[in-house]
Parts: sequence; structure tokens; C-alpha cells
Amino acid sequence: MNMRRQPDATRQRLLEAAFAEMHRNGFHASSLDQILRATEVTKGALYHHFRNKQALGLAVIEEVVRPWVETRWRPMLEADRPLEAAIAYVAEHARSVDEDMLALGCPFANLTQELAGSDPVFREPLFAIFFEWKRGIMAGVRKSQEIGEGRRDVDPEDVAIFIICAIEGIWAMAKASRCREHFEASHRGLVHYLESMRA
Amino acid sequence: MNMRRQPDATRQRLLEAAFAEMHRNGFHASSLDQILRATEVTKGALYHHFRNKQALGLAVIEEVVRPWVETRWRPMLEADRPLEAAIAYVAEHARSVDEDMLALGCPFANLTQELAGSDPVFREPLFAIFFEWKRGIMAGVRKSQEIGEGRRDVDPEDVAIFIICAIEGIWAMAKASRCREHFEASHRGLVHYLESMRA
DNA sequence: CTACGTACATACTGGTCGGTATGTCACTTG
DNA sequence: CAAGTGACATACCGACCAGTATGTACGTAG
Repeated sequence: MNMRRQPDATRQRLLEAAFAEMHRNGFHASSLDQILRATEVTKGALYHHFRNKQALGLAVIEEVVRPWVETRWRPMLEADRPLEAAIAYVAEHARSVDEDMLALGCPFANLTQELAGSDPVFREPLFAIFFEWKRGIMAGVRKSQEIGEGRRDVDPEDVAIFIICAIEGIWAMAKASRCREHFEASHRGLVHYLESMRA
Repeated sequence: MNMRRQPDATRQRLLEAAFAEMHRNGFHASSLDQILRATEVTKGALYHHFRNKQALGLAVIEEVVRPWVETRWRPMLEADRPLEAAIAYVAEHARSVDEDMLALGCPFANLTQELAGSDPVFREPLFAIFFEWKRGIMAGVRKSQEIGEGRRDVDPEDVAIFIICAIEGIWAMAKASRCREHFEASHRGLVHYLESMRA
């Protein structure tokens, strides 16, 4: 019955289970007891690795959500033609998201919605994720403008912010409609917008 | 100390206080006791008017959130030139929202995010609000196409869904950045998109 | 004037949750 | 090999919360 002592592995298991719980139920509705049941870790172990529930939540945001978001936009930034890459990615994305994900929504959007509005402690790291994302897209927009792919009469920051809002809004509305056709329709709308960014 | 017996007024006060609480904290984090404290109504009265917390939440959605959403898009549908009206409205909207609202976010988006994903009982009325809204915008798009104001090579449904997603995403991201400049930038992005819909 | 249903008011319950106090055992270090 | 510390394990606590049981007073129909 006694797990070998593997502090890093234990911590990682807690992080992943907490992420799954928070993705499904949000932060406040996530129960530490449920996370402990899922991981077969005890409360003593949890409170050894994390000061309290908030610290666990922050660690999930920093160490799980942040990389998760970054892996989504990083490839586009590194593409030769960022705009075309983005258009292709969005078109593909509508189809590649599975039913579970469609029901659960974007982890970043969920946590932002729940926590960023009221709790400054959570807002800071969530804003950091947003800010990095924005910076990434802005760099992509500028690059596409420089290579003559994208039109030059738009402000890269406005475009970047709007794209992020659109993506997060698409995720959010998918929860209400829970309907693939709506999800794909909203992606077509975004593709349409991106195409209007061509030079 | 004894309030006159005004069942309709009592019910209405509960609805409004519950809406405020749910707007601030979400549904699950809203405490009935807190709502009772705010309204100076007792628990017996609350449970006289509403079967349980869920019924109160549903009533708030049906009787407060739904009209709130509808009053936002209805005027544009009835305008002579819906597209121009929408552009003007969005441009104005970025400035007219006050700090509190910016921090709290859109009530409809908040509740959708929290409840629609997991609870079918809540998803249905929330989806209904989304669906009516979509229908309204679609009618506006069609009208603008018919009068030669809007371009005809776009699917009204795709456009309507995308606009809603963009608006809800703008609200959601405002929580993370809590910064007027970002909020206005995202509105500029939406205006830009709407302008690309001109014939 | 009475009877009864609506509209409340008060006190309480069972359950869950985050957090803590305390104990134990493995493993390193001197 | 003894002492100390990191890594857990168990039992428990107080707070809070949705919901209920029970009681009461107003208002109106008959």
C-alpha cells in the first residue's frame, strides 16, 4: 500500500489531477478531497507540497495552463508565412477538437472567467498568459506585414487582441450550444476575418 | 420591522439581489444567506417563492438575464441600416461600459461559462438566449444585405455566430486585463471586422 | 366573525469543505 | 549508529451552506 517516496512524481500527479479537476469544475468547485481520491495521495502529502488550495491553483496555472497555451500559438509564430499558417491552423482546429474538450472548454478561458475578475492573486498570472499570447500574435502579425503577406493598414496590437478575444469567445459559446456545427461556423467566421488581413 | 405583504415585490427583490450576487460570484459561489442579508428577506420567504437554489437561478436567467441580453441587440435589428447601427453601437459601447461592469463581465457570458458546460438544466435556457440573439443578428445581416448595405457573399449565420463569440470573448478577456485600453482595442478589432462586412 | 390559504419568520440539520494537529517512517548526514 | 529532516499518513475541527420543520400573522372569502 505504501507508495515509494517520489516527491517530484507525487507533486506532478497532484498538479495533473488538479488541472483535470479544475478544467472540469473550475477552481472553487474543485474539491481537494476529490483530487486526493483521484491521485491516491493523502491530505498530508498535498499540504506538504502546497501551502493551501490557492497555491495549488496558482501552480496549475503557471506549470500546466501556461505551457498548454503557449504550445498552441508558438508554431504559428515560427512559420514562414504566419498568416497562412494561422488560417490553416484555425480551419483545422474546428475539426480536431474532440467532444470532451468541446464540452469542457478552454482551460485558460475557464479560469480567467472564474478567477481573474475577482481575485488579483489569480489575475496576475492569468494576465501574464494573455500578455505573452498577445505578444506572440503581434510578432506574427508584424512578420506577416514585413514579408508582404499581411496588410499594413492595421494595428498589430488591435488585431492580436481581437483574435484572442474571438478564440476565447468561440470556446465559451461552444459550451452553450454544444453543437459541432456552431463551433465550426464560428471558426469559419474567424477564418474569414483572418483572410481579410491579407495584403 | 414587519414588511407589508407584497409577494410580487418580494419576489422581484429576490430576483434582483440574486442576479447581482450571481453576476459578482457566479451561481455556485452565491450564497442564499448573503442574498437574504442583502434583501432583508428571510429564508422562509425565499423558499416560499422558489423551490430551491436552482429554481432561483433559472428564474434569474429567464427573467433578468434574458431581457438584459435582448435589450442590447434589439435596437440594432430595428435600425434602418443595421450594419451602420451595429458599428456605431460597438464603437460607443467600448466607452460606455463602466469600471464595475468591466470587472464583473457580461452576466450572460459568466453564467454560460459556469453552468452551460456541465448542467443541462441550465444549458437549455442559456442556449435559448444565445439562439434568440443569433436569430436577431442573422435577421439584421439579412436585412443589411437586402438593402445593399452589407456584402452578399457571406453566410448570415456564420457572421452572427462569430459576432456573438467575439463580443463574449471581449468581455471575458476584459477580466484578465482589466484595462480600458485593451477593452477598447478589442472593440476596434470588432469594428474593423464589421466594416469588412460592408458591400 | 370565522376559517383558511398565502406569505412570511425562526431554528435547526446533515453534509461538505479547506485547513490543521499530530504521528510515523524512510533516508541522509555526521 | 544516532539524530535530524523530508515525505508522507490519519484524525479531526470549525465554518458554511442548501434545505427543512415548524410556527405565526395577514387578508380575504363566506
